[in-house]
Amino acid sequence: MKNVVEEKNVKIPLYVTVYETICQWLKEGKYKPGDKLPGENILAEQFQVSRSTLRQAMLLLQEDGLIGNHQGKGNIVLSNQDLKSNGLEKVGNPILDFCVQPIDRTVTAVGFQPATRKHQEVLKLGVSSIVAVIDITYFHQDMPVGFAMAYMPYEVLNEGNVDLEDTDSVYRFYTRLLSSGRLYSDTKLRIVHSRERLANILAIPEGDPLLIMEEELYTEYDKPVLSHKMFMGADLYEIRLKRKSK
Amino acid sequence: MKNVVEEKNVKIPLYVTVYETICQWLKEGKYKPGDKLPGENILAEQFQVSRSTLRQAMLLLQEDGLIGNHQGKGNIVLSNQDLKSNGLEKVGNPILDFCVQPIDRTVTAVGFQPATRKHQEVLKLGVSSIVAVIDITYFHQDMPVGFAMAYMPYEVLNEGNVDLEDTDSVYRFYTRLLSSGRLYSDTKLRIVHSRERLANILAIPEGDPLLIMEEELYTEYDKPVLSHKMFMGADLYEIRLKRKSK
DNA sequence: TCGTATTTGTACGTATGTATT
DNA sequence: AAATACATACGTACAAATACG
Repeated sequence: MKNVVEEKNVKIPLYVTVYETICQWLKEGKYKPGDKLPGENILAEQFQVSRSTLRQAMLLLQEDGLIGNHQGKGNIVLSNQDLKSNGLEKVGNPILDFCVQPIDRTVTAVGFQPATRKHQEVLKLGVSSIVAVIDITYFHQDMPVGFAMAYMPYEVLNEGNVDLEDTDSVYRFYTRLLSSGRLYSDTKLRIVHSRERLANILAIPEGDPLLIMEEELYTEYDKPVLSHKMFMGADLYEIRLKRKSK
Repeated sequence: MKNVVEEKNVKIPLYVTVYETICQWLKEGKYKPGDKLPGENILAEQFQVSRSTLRQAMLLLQEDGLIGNHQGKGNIVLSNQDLKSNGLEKVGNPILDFCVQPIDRTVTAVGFQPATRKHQEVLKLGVSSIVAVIDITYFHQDMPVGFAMAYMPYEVLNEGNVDLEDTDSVYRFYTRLLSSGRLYSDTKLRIVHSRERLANILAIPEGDPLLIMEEELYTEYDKPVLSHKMFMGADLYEIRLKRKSK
């Protein structure tokens, strides 16, 4: 039985360590935006790896938008300003990531219930499955600024060795899953007018615009591990992301 | 002098044709979600390519979310429902991509003006540069549902062999740039209450929520090519995207 | 303008490791 | 325990784009 969040066995591929080393170089400013990295043959020799292996590292750097590859020209360092910020294109918690006010407190409630038909469908569960329901309210200075409802199959929590009696333990599992899991999402964003219940929770006037993010998270694309819905008072959020072509 | 949008020369790498063939298989339903593809060695032989080349094709399929790779298990076909939709994580036009009402008409206005200080900064222009200003209103059945203001350096249009006198030509260049360019973005999303001017343009009551997307687009060289700002009546949009961890 | 050197892109082949069945 | 299948890593060769004298 394995913890979903558990770190992989310590075996790290060569090309990853090369990638991480070069990332470090860029962070340190050894090469600045616009600079050309040494040629692949040279780097390969420096790292004592084959050019193919080095190119796998280059691919990772390129996917991160850290370098651009140009045939005949070289590998050029791009903007390195984005090492800090996680955009919406990465799995994360938009309430924590994009609220203009810092979150300094959360209140969590955990319950268990039989999976509704929708849960069964979305999380691909059997009819007699149990799901954990996690409600989280996010505060800035005692002002609620966001609210989340998360649904996780009992099985996932169980495999994660979570103490189901301990609310805090469940909350930590959820946040770690969001930050360190290897997950993919299907995400939907909508803006609606707040109605009674959420207006109350978020302490805003009824009718004020509410940003809703609804998403399902999957491991390696296929197995659903989590479904959650987030509610954000629209004026308190500024969302950033990086988009790519293709 | 080259057109930025211009198609590449017809030379297509082997691994791309392999990728496209397998894509076709999936579209045709030759392999359905959940199925296992034949082993890489077998496929490599079928296609008469080396396994390395075949794996490059597999990588593309994986990046598209069409298959999942599982060591020891095989390459599994994933949901193929998403072949149509471009999520927000890809560069595109959110008004066209996410408005719940289909766009059936646009009205474009093009002008030229000296770069303001902000343009100079954002688009990295010299002091005496000229920028093209493109205003586009998007309609569904004579109802305005979105509005865009785009700024492009004169230089970019010029390199694209665009007839600056021809509004339609400029508009086409802009849309093609968004759909087929190889670009990266810095994007910001905000929700505000509409004020007089935009409420008028979009024919909505003042104070109604307005979704604003502001972004700069860069080529792989980190060269800014376009800055634009889009205004969307919030209730008419449902935004989808796929997020990834890391 | 032309040719040459440099640099990345594509393609092949082989061997071994590691996870799953 | 063995077979299967993908992951990693090495190496070679040539093609294509670019830079430079």
